[in-house]
Amino acid sequence: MAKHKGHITIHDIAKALKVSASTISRALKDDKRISEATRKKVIKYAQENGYRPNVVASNLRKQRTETIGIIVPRIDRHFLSTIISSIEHYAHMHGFSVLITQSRESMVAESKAVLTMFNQRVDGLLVSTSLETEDEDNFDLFIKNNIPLVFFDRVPDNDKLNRVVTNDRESSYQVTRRLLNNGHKNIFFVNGPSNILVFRNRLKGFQQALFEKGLTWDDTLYKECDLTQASGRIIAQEILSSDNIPNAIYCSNDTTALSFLQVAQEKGLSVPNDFSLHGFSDEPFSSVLTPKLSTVRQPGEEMGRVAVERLIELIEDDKLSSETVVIPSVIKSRDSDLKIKSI
Amino acid sequence: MAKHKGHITIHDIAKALKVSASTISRALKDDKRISEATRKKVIKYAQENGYRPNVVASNLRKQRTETIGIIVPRIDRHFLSTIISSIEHYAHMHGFSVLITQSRESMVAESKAVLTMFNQRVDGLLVSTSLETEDEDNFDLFIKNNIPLVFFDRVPDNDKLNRVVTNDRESSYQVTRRLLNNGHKNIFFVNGPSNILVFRNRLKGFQQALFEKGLTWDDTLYKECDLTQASGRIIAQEILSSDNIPNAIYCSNDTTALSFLQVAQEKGLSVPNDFSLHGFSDEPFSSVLTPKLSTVRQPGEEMGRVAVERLIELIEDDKLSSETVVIPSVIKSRDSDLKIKSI
DNA sequence: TTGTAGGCGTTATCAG
DNA sequence: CTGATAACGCCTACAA
Repeated sequence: MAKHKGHITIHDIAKALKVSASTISRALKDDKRISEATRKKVIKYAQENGYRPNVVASNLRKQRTETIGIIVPRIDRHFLSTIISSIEHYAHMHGFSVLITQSRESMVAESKAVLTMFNQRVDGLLVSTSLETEDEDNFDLFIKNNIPLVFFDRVPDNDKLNRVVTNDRESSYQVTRRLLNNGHKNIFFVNGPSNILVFRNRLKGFQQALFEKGLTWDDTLYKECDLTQASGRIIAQEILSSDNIPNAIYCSNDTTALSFLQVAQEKGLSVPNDFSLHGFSDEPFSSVLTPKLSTVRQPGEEMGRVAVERLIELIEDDKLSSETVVIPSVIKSRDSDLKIKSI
Repeated sequence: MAKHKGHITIHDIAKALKVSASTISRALKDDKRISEATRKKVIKYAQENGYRPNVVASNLRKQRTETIGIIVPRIDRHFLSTIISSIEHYAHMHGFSVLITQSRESMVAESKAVLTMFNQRVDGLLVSTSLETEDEDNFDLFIKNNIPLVFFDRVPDNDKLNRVVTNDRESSYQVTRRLLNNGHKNIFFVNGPSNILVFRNRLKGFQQALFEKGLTWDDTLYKECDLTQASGRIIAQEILSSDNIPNAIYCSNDTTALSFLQVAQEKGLSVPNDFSLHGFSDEPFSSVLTPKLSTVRQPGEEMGRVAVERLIELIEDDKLSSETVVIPSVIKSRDSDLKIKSI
C-alpha cells in the first residue's frame, strides 16, 4: 500500500535547523513572535525539502477539520449539481474542504452517511433530504451535539432548523394563477410525493390560486408520483387518452412535463394548442424543446452559496439562532402555455 | 465554535468498564483474541453511550485516511456529474470517503487542489484535467511520492500513467465515416482545443476518415474553440452566413451543435435538409431537440466505476503497473444527419 | 485474553 | 523570541 510515509515533518525541519518543533510550527503559520530571520530560514528549508503539513494531525490536535459534509439524493441531477458546484466553490474560498455523499433517495443510506460524516468529524453538514425522509430524526446526531447543520431545498418541516429554500408555494401559486388567468379552468397538477415539504408547498400554492378564483380543488385533477420520466409517461398516457383532456397540465418538474410533451406528440396532440403545459425546475433541455417549455427557474447557485456561508457562520459562531432563508425562484414563461383565444 | 468535544472516547469506555483502552479498541473492531463477554459488554456500553470512533485520530495513527480525492473542471456538467456520481457510489461501497474539488478549468486552481488533497493525505486521487493543463506536471507531488493517481476522460498524453478513457479517435472516425458515406463531402469540424488529448484524438479520427476517402484535410473546414454555447454561436453565425454552407457540421460537443441548430433556425435554415449536424457527448437535451441530435454517448457511469475501482486496487496493492483502460462510446444516430438524396 | 507504553504530527500552554 | 512538554484519540508491538 502506497503511503505518505517517509515524508518530512516539522521535527525533521527542527532537527536540521537546530531549533525546536514549536518554532517550526509557529514560523510556518506566521506567528507574530517569531523573528523574521528564523521564519525565512524555516520557510526556505520547508520549501526546498518539500515539506507538506499533515492536516490530519493538525485536525486531531485542533479538534476541527475545516471540512464540511454534503449529503444529497443524487449528484447527477442538474439542479443539485449546480448547488453542489456552488457549495464547493464558496467552501474552498473560505478554506473548507468538502466531503460528499449521495443518499440515492434512501433514508437508510442517508442515515449511514450522517454517521460517517460525524465520525469524520466534519465541522458542519449540508443536507438535501431523500424522498423517503419525513423529518429530521436522521440528523439527531448533529442536532443533539449541536454541530452546525443546514438543510437546503428538500428540508424538514420544522422552522427550528437552519434551512435554505426557495418560495415553492408562491411560485406554484403564480404559475397556477397565470394558467387560470389565461382561461384554463381544468388544470391537472402532477406533483411529487407530499411527504416532502417542497411538494406540499407547491400543492398549497396551487390550491390557493384555485380558491381565489372560486374554484374547488379535488383530487380528480391531481396526481402524485416520483416525477421520473417513466412515471410521467404512464400518467401522461392515461390523461391524454381520456375524452376530456384538461385545459392545462402543470408538472412539478420538467422531466415529467417532457413526458407529457412526448406522449402528446405521439398521439398527434399539439402543445399549447390542445393543452397548455407548464413545468418546474428549468432543466437545460427545457428552453430548447419545441415548444419551449414554460417553467420555474430555481436559484441553485445562490442557494448553494447562501447555504454554505450560513453553515460557515454557524461553525465560526456557536450561538447563532437558527433561521430559514427563502430565495425566490423566477417564472420562465415560454411557449408551452398560451392564453385561450376565446378570452 | 461548535466542536465535537465532550464526546466519549475509548478511554472513557475503558474507565467505565475497568479495562484498558486497547481492549476497547480491539473489541470494537472484532479482534479475534477478545473474549465474547468483553466484546459484548464493550459494544453494549459503546452503543448506549453513543460512542463514535474518531476517524481523524485513527487516520493519523494508521497513516491512511480511507479517503480519495476527485479533481474535475466542473461538477455541474452532465457528463462529469454522472462520473462523479458513479465514483462516489463505488467509493463508498468500498468504504472510502470522497473529497471533491473543481478546477473550474484553471491550471492554477488545479495545482492548489492537488496540494490540498495531498495535505489531507488522501489515499488516492482521481483527476480529469482542466482545459489549461497540458501534461502531468501539476500532479508531480502524487507521482513522485508514488501515491495512487488515476486520470479519467481528460488525461495527459502519457501512457506511463493510469488512465480511464473512451475511444475518442475511433468514435470520431466512425462519425466522420458515416457522414462521408452519406454523401457529405464538405464536413466542417468544430473541435475543442487541441492541447487536450481527447480533442487531438477526435481530430485524428476525423482526418483518418477523410484520408481513407481520398480527401485531404485542410483547416478551412476546421475550427477550435472552448465549446461553449457562446463560442458555438459565433462560429455558427460565421459559417451559416457564407454562400457556401458545408454539407455537414460535426461538433465536438452537443452544446456547440445546439448553437448551430439555433442559429440555423434563426436564419430559416433546416437541419438536416440544408446541412447535416452531428454532436458529441449526448447531453440530456440532445434527444429531445427537433430534430433529434445525432451524437456520441460516452460511458460516464462505467468510466467512473472503472476509475475508482482501479484507484482502490492501486491503494491496496503497491506494485501494480500503470495501465490505460479504454471504454467504448456508442454512436447515437438520430435525426439531425441524413443521407444526401441524390446518392 | 488483557495490559502497558509509545507514537502518529501537530498545536497549545507554560516557562524562560 | 524560543523551548519543553503534554495532549488530541487511536492503534499496535510487546509483555504479561
